[in-house]
Amino acid sequence: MKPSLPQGTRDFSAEVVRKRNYIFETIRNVFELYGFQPLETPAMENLDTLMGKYGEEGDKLIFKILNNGLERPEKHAMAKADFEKVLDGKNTKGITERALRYDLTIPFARFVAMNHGQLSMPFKRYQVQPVWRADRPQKGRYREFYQCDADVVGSNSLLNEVELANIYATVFKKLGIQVEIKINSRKILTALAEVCGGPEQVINITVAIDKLDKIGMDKVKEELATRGLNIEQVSIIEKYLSISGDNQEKLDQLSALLGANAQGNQGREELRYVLDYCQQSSFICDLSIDFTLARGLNYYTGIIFEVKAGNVQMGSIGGGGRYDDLTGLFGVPNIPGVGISFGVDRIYDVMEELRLFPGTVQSGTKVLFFNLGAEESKRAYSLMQQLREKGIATELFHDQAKFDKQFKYAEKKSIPYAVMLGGQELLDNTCNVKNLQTGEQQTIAQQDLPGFLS
RNA sequence: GAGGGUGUAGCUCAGUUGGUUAGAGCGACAGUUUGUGGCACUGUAGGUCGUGGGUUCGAGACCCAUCAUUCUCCCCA
Repeated sequence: MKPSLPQGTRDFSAEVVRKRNYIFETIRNVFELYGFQPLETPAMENLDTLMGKYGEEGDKLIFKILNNGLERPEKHAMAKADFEKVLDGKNTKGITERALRYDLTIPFARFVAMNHGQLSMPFKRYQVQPVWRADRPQKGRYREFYQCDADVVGSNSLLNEVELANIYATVFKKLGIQVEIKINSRKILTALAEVCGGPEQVINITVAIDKLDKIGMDKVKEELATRGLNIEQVSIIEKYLSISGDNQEKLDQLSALLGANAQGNQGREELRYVLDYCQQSSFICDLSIDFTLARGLNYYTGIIFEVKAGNVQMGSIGGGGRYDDLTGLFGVPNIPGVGISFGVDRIYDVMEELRLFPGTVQSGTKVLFFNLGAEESKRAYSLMQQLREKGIATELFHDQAKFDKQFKYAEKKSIPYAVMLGGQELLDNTCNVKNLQTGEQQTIAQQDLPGFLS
């Protein structure tokens, strides 16, 4: 058979793994620096934990796992009946009761709902694990990819939003990626809906305005009209979408447009609070208000974030926001939270495209001992172990072979030093150390080798 | 869910209006007389042209189907 990979999945070579780890470590370190603690959850969840949490589209993209044991004869009648339901587009526990994780937020909410008694609030966790989506793969879109999430639950304080915004700024600064961190509030979108036909319009409105930069103002207006908004309401939304200027100007214009709407005032005050805080914080955390930002997930209720990379064509590389009642879905009400997510695979693609990985990321074997005979390699082996004890990655060539071959092996693995210890050196208790980049070679005492290379 | 592109050696790709035995570069392996690499030179291996049908005297090329892959839309990280 011809081996192949499931669609949308990838193998990662040593070079790629090292680059990915560089991103993971950068993000993890910043999370830790801000007091977040790690959590891991299973790759699979019960299907009903996930269903209905990501909207209608999201449900379709959940990878479902077929139950085991359906072939057992005593289950045939039931299994056939259940399969009929599946053919009608319904899910049934008889066929599938588990599914692969779709994101990290809902499993976290499940975890909090199960353990809230033991957790000291506010509880800050981060999580770095793969998620799976039965989506059609394309550029920057995979079926298996990693998310790095940081969430705080059990606190309404906007200080959390400030912290998370600063985490975004810090991580992308460390990685050297120029980004635009966009911020908005769901409350402002709610207020807009209240002014334009009532709260039940909020989904219709957000779906439409989210498309603004893709389909343009005219098409958005068209779509709003077909979704039941009258001319006056459409014109308010047009004014809303036309708001421009710096953050302060945008807030002022919004104020004029929405007037005394309570939700609107609250959303505006929250934005102002976060922006003020970030402005006076000691490092650069450049947030820009984007009133067209909506975010697809419908559990967000307050401030929302999205991160776009500059100078490159790529979907968002991070997103998040506040949700007032995520655990309510699991029977534990009144635990508010806010969180952000990093899309590592897209960050990788961006960094690769812009050549942002530092050369130091690749560090494999540092020293190769040449194999020049039985006695020689025995001595080399004991020297090698001394180097390894000092934390220096070292290899001994597997066979006695021509110099040519051993040099080429070192070169292919980009090993910077070769140590040659032959018959003469065996007698002298010396060895020849060659720097393979410069070609310089020197003879030193064997006992000095660990010190020389560290 | 809707619509395009592409499938030829391990990799990147040539292959003329359909015409004999399908090519190149890179890579791999071996060697250029057995203790100093990168360069160069020589040689070797490796392809049922994604798969199955069809048209034709003749198909890698044309037609149909199928599978894989990739991109766009929807949605998303």
